[in-house]
Amino acid sequence: MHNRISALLPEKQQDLEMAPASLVRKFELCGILSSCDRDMMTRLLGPPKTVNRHAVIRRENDPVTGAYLLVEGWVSSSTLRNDGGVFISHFYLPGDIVGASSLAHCSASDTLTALSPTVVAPLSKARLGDLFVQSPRLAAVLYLDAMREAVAFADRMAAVARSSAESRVAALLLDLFDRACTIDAGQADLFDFPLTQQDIGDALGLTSVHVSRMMRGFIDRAWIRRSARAFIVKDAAALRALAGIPRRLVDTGGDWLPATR
Amino acid sequence: MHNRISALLPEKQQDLEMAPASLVRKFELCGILSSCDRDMMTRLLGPPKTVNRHAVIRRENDPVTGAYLLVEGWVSSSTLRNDGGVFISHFYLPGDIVGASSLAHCSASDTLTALSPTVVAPLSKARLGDLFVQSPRLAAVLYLDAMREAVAFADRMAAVARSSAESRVAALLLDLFDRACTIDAGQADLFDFPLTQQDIGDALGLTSVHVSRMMRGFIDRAWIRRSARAFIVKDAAALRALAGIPRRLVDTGGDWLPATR
DNA sequence: CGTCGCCTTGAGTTTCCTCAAGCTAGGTGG
DNA sequence: CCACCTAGCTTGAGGAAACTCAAGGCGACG
Repeated sequence: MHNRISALLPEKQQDLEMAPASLVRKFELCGILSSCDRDMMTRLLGPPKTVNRHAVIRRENDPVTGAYLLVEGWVSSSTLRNDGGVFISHFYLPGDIVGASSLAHCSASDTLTALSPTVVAPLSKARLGDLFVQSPRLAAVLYLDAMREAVAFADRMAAVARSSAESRVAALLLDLFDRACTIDAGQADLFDFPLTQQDIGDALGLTSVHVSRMMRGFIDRAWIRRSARAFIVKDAAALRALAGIPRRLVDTGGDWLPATR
Repeated sequence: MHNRISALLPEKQQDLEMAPASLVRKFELCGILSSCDRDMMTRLLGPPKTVNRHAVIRRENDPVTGAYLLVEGWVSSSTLRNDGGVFISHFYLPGDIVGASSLAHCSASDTLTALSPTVVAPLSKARLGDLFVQSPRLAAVLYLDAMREAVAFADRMAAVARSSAESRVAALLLDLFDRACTIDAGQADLFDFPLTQQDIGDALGLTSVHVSRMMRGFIDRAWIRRSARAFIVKDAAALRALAGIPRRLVDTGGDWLPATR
């Protein structure tokens, strides 16, 4: 089961030249940030690295050198369970901060795996320390972003704990769909989707067999359609009604945040 | 089901005189903090409030005025599900920061309920902003503490998603036991335990009926013993083996953190 | 001494799991 | 260009974990 994650391609780590500002373009909550804040953030990031599909960016129990800004591609954060299975705690999309949750511990709590060809920009512990000193505002936004993510995670947990397999799958698909749309606002209802049904099951506490049945149900009802590595949402409203997840409005005011220096 | 939470005692909000430093005494990761940092933290906190058992500190969808430091007592963070049920996302013990996850949103994502007679000290948004400016080190520790909590939450999620009801209950009991011990290091294996089996079920995605059966199993095997509002852990090792949760070491080095000003 | 909140126990049911086999599409080597 | 190979998806049948409903007990507190 877990050789899917442990049998790995060699990591290709090649530096990229990239317009620095674009690195942070999609950073969540970045609407609150001035271009000055973003430049600061960009300066603190290390050189971007490309990572092949299925390659591991950082393995569970590795020493923690810092976090990463995900620039391109999808990444999963997973833990090995003592029954040999895998639990996927998060899927990250471009603009997300990846791997920060391990910062408080001696060794990494989760394995970061590229689900598609990926680019990440490292944010070392030392630079993170600098960030807190040099830009209280940016630090506060980082904190807020972590709080927003905690709420989203709690919503998923509530779904896993309390709702049917069908609702859970619908909720996850919608969550990813909405996030992908936020990033590529221009795209139609078709979106890239590198997850396998096994991945979905590992995130929702379901077997891939059962995920397959649920998704087949959606396809038969023409709520979604699938092609290789992508799919099309035909009836988001129906999915949303089934998922029953609360709509959360992010506070874009932030008048209490420290001013840009 | 949810009248347990919605039928409320009137809130008694009376200021307390209290040695300020003791407020922060139990703050997680506070080993990293100097007494100067702690004084700073204490200055930023509002006057402590007492809250009766079962009273609501802040309700879901209320406007968010800030977070709280839990000084005394236990607090739950819960959300109402659209099937009428309740999901409890966190149990907080003295020293925990409570309600911070709602900071990024326009209205509170969860209801904070006192599970026992409780004292909380408010940390308003404005003071939180000051904190990021005046003490980068304290801000970073706050961030780290949030990361630590995120890992603990992910561990619980993995348990809910993937392990048996028995393991889940064992894991939750142990988690609370360990945390209670950390706070009151002196106490024996008996500890105050204000949760009902309904609460445990609401946190783990189980019915109270099933929680009862699982706990009966533990009692019959003499792993735990129960008295009113408290219980005794007789065989922590057996529970731990069953729970199968990873041991996480908090990094108390923190040499990359900003220095105290 | 009655009430109320909480726990217990039983019986029948549902949801999801396990195991097992087969299918499909895309990639690869001959 | 075809034949095979593999990863991932599908479908069925049987079983187990946890749920629902229901009734009763027990202890704390007014």
